Amino acid sequence: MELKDLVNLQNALKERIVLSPFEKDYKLVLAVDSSYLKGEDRIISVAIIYNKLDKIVVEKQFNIGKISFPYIPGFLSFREIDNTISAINKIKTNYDLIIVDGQGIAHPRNFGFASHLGVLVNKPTIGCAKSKLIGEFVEPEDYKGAFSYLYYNSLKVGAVVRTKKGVKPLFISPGHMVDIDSSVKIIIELTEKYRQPEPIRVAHSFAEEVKKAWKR
DNA sequence: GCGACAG
DNA sequence: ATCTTGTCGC
Repeated sequence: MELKDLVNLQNALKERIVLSPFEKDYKLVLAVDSSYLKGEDRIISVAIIYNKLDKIVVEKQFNIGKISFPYIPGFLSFREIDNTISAINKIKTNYDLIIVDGQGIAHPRNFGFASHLGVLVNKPTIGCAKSKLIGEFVEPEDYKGAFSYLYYNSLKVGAVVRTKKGVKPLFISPGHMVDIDSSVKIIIELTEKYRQPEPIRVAHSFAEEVKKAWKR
């Protein structure tokens, strides 16, 4: 499989993306994240369920698989999506939406990891990235909740959101079945006292925990 | 050719 | 993403 074939696949699958406001009053949020071990060809993916009302984690699952694709900007989903779905399939709790560590439509072909995952599992997904992949924006003001929109090819593809004063902003973009403003609102609602929204923060630390346990 | 480049 | 100790700040 060459990159041009993967580009065709992304262009074909993106036709299935639906971008609409997320109005539902949600409660259970699923978040995914992956970690790797230096010398090994393994990938550890985790899926956790966060109860937004009680602000607690109600389920954690993980899956360890083999890396089948290198990291290439614009093709991250092909590296992490299979193992990530394996982790999600172990989740027994039902949930309303998924938050992904990566971009949604803020992607060269408007089909980042969050969009790819959303289309495959047919669930609302929001991309929550720590840095930019593509696009232009003006730096948001320095207070929690401040944000500016991200543009690419004269198209609004996401938002740059300051989730905490004094820290670098997050790059938020809709993956599937949500829109930009709904995504920003949800990410801010789920952010407590750290830069990352709680679901992603918990998923990341759990992925680190599983990795350390695997080492021994 | 040069710079940019999710995790 | 990974490795890695101390250290500065709230």
